[in-house]
Amino acid sequence: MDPHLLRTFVAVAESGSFSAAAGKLGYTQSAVSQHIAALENDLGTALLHRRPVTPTVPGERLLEHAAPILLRLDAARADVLRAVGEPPGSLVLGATPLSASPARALTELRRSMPGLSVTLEIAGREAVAQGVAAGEFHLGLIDGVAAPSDPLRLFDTGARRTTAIAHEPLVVALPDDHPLARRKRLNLHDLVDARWIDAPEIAAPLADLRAATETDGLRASITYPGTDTLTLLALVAAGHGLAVLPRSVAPSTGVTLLAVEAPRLVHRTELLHGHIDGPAAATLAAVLSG
Amino acid sequence: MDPHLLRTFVAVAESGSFSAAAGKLGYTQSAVSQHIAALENDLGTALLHRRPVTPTVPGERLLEHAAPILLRLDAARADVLRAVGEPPGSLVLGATPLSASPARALTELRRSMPGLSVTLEIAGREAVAQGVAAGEFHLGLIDGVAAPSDPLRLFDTGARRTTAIAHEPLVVALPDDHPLARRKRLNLHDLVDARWIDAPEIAAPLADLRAATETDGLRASITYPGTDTLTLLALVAAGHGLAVLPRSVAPSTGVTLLAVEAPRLVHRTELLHGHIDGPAAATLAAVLSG
DNA sequence: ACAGTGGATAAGCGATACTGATCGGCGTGG
DNA sequence: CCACGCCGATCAGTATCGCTTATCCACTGT
Repeated sequence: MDPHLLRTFVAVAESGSFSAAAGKLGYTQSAVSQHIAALENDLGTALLHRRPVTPTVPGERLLEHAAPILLRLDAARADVLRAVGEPPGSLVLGATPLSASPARALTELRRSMPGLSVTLEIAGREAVAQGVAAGEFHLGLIDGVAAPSDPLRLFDTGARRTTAIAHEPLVVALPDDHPLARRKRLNLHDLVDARWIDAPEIAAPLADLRAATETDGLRASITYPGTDTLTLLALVAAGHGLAVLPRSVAPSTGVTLLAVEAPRLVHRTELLHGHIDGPAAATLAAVLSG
Repeated sequence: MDPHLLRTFVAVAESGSFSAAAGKLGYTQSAVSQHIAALENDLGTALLHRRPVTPTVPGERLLEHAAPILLRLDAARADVLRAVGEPPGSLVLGATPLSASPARALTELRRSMPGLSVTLEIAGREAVAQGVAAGEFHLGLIDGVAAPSDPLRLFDTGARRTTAIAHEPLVVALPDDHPLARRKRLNLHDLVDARWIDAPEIAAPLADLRAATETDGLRASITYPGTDTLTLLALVAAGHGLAVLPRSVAPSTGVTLLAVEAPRLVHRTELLHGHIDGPAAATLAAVLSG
């Protein structure tokens, strides 16, 4: 289970082709074939169906493990390298689009450490988590939906600590002409049969909502992979589906925002960090979490 | 960052000697030396001080990552191998000593699947978590202390899911002649200066309590690494220190059990599983979590 | 039937990863 | 103070590994 073999395995599984994976990795097709053969031989079982190239059941299992393992390997390298260098004079902060605005904390930080250059980068949940693990970001802010006082369920990426920073109630965004739009508050169970917009980067991922409502409902009409809240609200107004958002989203024409009464869920944002290296990161972490 | 290199690195760091590690791993001392040199060369930094052999700062970082990575690698292999074989006719359940007794669930299970052979193994928290990850146990039961409706903070070992099974209040075990033993209920903050028995396998680990009380107090007088509750209570009765336990522990002579009023904490046990393979594990999981 | 596509296999060669032997620095006991 | 012993570094040699190139073979679509 050499990491190289794992790497080519996921590349092959992703691209569905030995030759394509070979090209992507800078190998020969022959080498890739031998890699897969070595893995299958080592584990004593077929990992891929050929023609078309598709993971077998054990292959699926391995795939679930392979990506996190490779990620952790990278994270370990990054972490070690960070430990050797000087604590940097700049600070890079990764944040998901709707994580509670760190603007206040940033001004506080610049007051206490004037010479510091701070960069704020907006990215998706997974990108932020990976960026923190890989040392690309010194700190990360991730938002999501969870039961009150539950931590967010994050990706399993390296040794990181999280601390909760902010909670806020949830609202459902419906088009103004939706039959339920005149209500004051809603129960998500009333909406299991509605059509939803799956916007995993900004709205509550449907999978989380399904887990919270303990239903199989909540079918996605379309998925919006972007990170722009206005676009999402426009999609809602146009009747493409509903979305669950934190209450603080700005009201938008054509969209009604109704408080979610049950199940008891909150929008939560958490601070994510591996090792806190420099004093800048330390004070920012302190300001953000406290 | 070949796993082999990581393996020998942790072996060397643990044993504090190249030659000893070589013996343990079945290598030559020369090979171990080359392994470490390769790692240090790859990462561009010294990982170990020599004479005496001790991790450098970057080495410490790498150590934090290495063990989980190696564990996950093993877990991946085990998971794949489990996917290939037949679902087994027997079921192995790992449980921490104080995880809520699965006796009721087990009888339920044997009623519905009479031919099944079930093994219950008691182990420490970490051993159970690793056993589940490695496929040694089909299911795991782990208990611990957490804020109400918080999940337990578990070790980062492979892709596993947890579901809460049982909550129960906490008590402090004090010797009968303790000045506070006549009280009805206690606040842990009243006890930050007391002496505690650190029994991480069965009682609430002191680190968890410190986090919950947000103090640096709670100093350990002695640590009891065993898993026998009676022994622990005997230590308490003999005045060696206090311990926090779930309320359901049997009363013991010389020991007073007082409810913990604040901070709000519960004893919680969780079901831990990777993939549910056989029907036996599926129904046991259903019974335990339902 | 036949080309074309895409994975498997074979041969060869440079790189790798061990072992055994030797060297060298440091601490220890006489 | 010296000599020895311990332990890690280094070197040389060899077996194996892991690539590439070249070729083969099974299946697909026409």
